[in-house]
Amino acid sequence: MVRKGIPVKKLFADMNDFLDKEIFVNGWIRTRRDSKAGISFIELNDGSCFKNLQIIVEHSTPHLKEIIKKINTGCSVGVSGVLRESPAKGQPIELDARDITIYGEADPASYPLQKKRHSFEFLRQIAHLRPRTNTIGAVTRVRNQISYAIHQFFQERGFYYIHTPIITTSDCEGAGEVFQIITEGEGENFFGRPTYLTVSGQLQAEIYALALGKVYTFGPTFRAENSNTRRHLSEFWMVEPEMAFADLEDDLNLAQDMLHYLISRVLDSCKEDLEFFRKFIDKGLFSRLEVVATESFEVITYTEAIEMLKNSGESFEFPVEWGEDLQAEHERFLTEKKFKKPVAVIHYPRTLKPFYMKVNDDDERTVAAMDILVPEIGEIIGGSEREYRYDVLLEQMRQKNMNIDDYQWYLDLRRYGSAPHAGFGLGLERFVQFITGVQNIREAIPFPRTPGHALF
RNA sequence: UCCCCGGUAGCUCAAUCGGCAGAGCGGGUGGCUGUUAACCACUAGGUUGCUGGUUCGAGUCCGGCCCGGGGAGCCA
Repeated sequence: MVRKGIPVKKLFADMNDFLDKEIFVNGWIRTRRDSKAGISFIELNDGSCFKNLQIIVEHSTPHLKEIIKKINTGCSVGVSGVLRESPAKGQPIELDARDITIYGEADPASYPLQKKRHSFEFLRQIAHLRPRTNTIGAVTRVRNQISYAIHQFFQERGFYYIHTPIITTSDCEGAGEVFQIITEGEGENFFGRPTYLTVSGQLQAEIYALALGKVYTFGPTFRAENSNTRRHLSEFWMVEPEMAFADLEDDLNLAQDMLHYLISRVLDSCKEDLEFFRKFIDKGLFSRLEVVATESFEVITYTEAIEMLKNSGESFEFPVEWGEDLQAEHERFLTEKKFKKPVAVIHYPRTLKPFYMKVNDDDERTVAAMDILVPEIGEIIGGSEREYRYDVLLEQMRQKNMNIDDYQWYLDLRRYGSAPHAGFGLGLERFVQFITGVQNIREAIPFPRTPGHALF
């Protein structure tokens, strides 16, 4: 049986409980420094937290003097010793090694990770080793905290977690290109009809919202769009809450509460990781997060946004005209220059949005949609009140030339016990990007899939 | 898919007008009385992405291709 180590995180959190006592730790070596006559310093990281544990190895012990020669960056070890206050600056505690077990060596001549900064492009090529770096380790812990907090947020508010299908038969009109399911033997006929990887769980979530009241899905989604940018993935995770008996205002409030909650939780729980991002990736990280965690969003209508852009005095590459979609440059102006905080743009022209969005009562040209835009990333949440009136929905589907037969089940929800309902979608990786400041979304997911790239 | 930039040692990058391909880090060896990406000395390490062309001579100029990055579109 493998001897269990005390997590480094626990050693730092409760150091007084362990001082001057014999303890055991497991982990991977980050660096080794040999120093003047007979002492080596090794930095051990076990992934439990950002910090390394400094281990002191006295060469006066013949046994250790032999072992230390094999200890290089990347190797895995178990160390027993006495935890002491560190006499030197840089760390409060250190482990005075009595014995070291090497589980797995790492040949320094070929081990790709060095004790220095690597480019993210290089690390992506060794995606199986990059979680051992400071940055990817920290991103992974933050992503975990966000995922956990998402469940907590919705569970605390009475939402039920539902699992919507990965394999679907609808292509959720307007959500981009789809991957089709083909089997080696049956071709596309395995299910007796064409099937696709889901682009969104929303339509199925609506089914359960109109039965359980408040639900959310949280899972992978797939887009076959040939878009190669630092903000797009072919496989990404989405959180999609759906509420019955709710309108656009409820939807906005939920989205705002959620963002406040998630950011606050990460600020509380991942201080060291965030401090690393502030230091090496984004100097303004904390002020940016504080703004989103505490302030209410600026809410403006699409029509107001168009007016603001027209009167801004800015020269835009793309035209600003009512009925035209907001371009990235327009969104950036609103979030980064005009308001300098998240902006919710509501009531878009119905021609720009999918069939399921509710047509506004007071202005039939627009739908009860919302896009929440944040600085740097752009759209992070998209949502709407859903059209719950059978006749209006049917008319919308006809106008968009949809195959009505494929959506009888969806229309049934409006035929039997329909109710006002609303929901939104949050792209998890974009949110991770926003929180950590990593420039490329490929650093926000462990195994990024993009056009032409699928490792492992 | 379009536009722009790039590809030189294991990594990060230099190489002036077309004229002997270099440095730091990493590796190896040796040194150094507690180091903080330790430090000092020595040392090994190259098909300059591939391909065709121009030239006495190409890392450098031209064509084609491959790969990477940034921006745009599409979207979350």
